[in-house]
Amino acid sequence: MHRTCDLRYMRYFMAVAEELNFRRAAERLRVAQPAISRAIRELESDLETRLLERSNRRVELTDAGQVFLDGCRRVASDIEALIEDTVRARDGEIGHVRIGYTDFAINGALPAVLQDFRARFPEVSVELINMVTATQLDALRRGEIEVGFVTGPIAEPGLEHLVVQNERLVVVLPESHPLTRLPAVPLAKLAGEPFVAGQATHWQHFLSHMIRICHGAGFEPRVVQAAYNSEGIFGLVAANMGISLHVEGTHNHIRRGVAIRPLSDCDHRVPTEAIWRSDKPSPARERFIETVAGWPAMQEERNAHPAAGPERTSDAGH
Amino acid sequence: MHRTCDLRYMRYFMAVAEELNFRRAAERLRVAQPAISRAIRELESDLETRLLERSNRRVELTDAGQVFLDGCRRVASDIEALIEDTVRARDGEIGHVRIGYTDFAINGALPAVLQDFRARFPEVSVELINMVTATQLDALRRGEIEVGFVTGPIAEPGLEHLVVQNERLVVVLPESHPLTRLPAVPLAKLAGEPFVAGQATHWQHFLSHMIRICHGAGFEPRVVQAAYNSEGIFGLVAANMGISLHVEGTHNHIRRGVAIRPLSDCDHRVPTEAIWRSDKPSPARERFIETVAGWPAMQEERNAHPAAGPERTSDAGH
DNA sequence: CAATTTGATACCCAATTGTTATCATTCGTC
DNA sequence: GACGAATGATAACAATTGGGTATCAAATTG
Repeated sequence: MHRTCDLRYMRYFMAVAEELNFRRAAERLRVAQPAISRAIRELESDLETRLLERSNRRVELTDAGQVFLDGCRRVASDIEALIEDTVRARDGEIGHVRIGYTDFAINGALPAVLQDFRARFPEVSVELINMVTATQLDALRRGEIEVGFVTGPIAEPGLEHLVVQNERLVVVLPESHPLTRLPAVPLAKLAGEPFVAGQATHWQHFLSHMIRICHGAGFEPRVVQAAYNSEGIFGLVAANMGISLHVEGTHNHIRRGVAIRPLSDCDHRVPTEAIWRSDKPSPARERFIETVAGWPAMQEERNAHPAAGPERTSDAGH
Repeated sequence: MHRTCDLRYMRYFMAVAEELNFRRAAERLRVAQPAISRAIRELESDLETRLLERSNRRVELTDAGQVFLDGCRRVASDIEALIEDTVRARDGEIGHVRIGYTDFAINGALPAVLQDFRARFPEVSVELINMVTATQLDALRRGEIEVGFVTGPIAEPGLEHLVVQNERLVVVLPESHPLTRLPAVPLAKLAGEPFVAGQATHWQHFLSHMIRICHGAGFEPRVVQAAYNSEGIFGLVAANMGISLHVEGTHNHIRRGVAIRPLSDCDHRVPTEAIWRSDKPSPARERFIETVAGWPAMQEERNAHPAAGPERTSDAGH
């Protein structure tokens, strides 16, 4: 008794209100005419409101019927739009992704990837949050971001990743430093130099790369100053506090008083990886990761450095 | 198979999405839990979209499910509002009335009645259209207005009416006319005077009153000028083209160069009537007519002149 | 490892919805 | 003015849909 406006009945009513004829409405709905009669009667009894004034020869809308008709049309089109939106959300065409990124990522491939993604999926809103690698790993676990762009290599259970850039290291020197005279610097020349580096708790992922290659060249880097981000490191080097190592992508970011030189004898690479949880899949996130994986420049990168190139880990759900 | 989002199922889904627990949702909806399981399954199969990610121990919304939930809430509240509006339309609390009125009506009771009605039914929009009596009768028949305010008496089949004012006649004289010396003018003194009157095709209902009382006083009015509205009549009288008769309500409307005098020996009344079709009832129109009938000032009028006072003709549907 | 909780499934029954047959009334036509 | 056609209403029956009970498998808890 309490159907409180069944959608089927609303559709029946719309047909009758448009045809103003029960028989034609029934034909249009491919249903027998008595079904329509009963539907209208039950609708009217539920609403306790006469919707159609009908003699044996004429059907017309009451004022309340007109109001109800307008509302039915609105509801019907809302539901149509809702179904459409739901399917589009399923396909990741509408939605939201929260993305964490490091300084290395934002100076590398990320801006171009973002531009590509937003052009392809304009109705997915993207929220960008700057965080260091360790914070991103936490945020991923808490579900605060869907994708992180972090300094690799990362191998954690429950997280999948894709290498998006793989950068050589460069030496960051004060402009007046004698080593600036060399076009490329051998690692061994850095032994004994004072180092400016990222603060240990925040920069641990990059520092482990730095320490590893110094050990490879047979010395322990002597860190005399710590900074919290790349800006700080470059500033301290410019102030002659020491030298530093950084990724080559930093050429996007020229700083007065500082000189950049490649390393002549070190092919070590620092990967930046897109990373996400293997559980809690989200369609919009899938589309984003597909865009990351399919981005043309990354394909080249992959071909250029096949060993360390981007590839998905794990195979869950793909 | 093609329920395309039954409202019942949408309500079930909302309950599950809010509880994130099939059993609790079932309790809240006072149905058995398997009914919920099936409803969700059928909804998902209709939409070809997974709405809830559910393991045996945890239920959570997918992205598409979140979009669908938001839409369901919107639709549900729209339908609630729609039912409310439909009932209010049935009761005449929302709607539209188109009202025709004469110069006599707008100088009489109509403004106060309108103000009262709009205060009581602020969500009924009122459309006011100035027309002479004959035009209003036509407009009523064509369904172009719901209520007319016309010069009576009207006795047409299919039309009901209510007298809203019942005015004595007054003489309209040029300021310099000798009769202005009298405080009240006997009808017989007007015999032989040149008359200014409304144009016959538009003013027929008032003219029949005028001619009737002149005949009662034993003369035929000699009309020398015709005007199309009250403004015109007063202007022509002021220009000394002749005298005229008008309703007493015209005191709301003072015109330089014109003097108004009551008739000393004539108690004839010109009724203004609210008039409407007895078929095609409209709730908003009913509320309007009730307001007209119940307006306090009209009650006085009714008591003051019981013989000619306002009363509904016919008894159809009341 | 047993007990409990959760969502899923199978099966049956009740309620809802659809169909066919038929009626009363109205309108147009001859 | 009678007759036929068209219209919406009603009754009885059939089909479909939705709800209830019993039960299961998996996960969690003590």
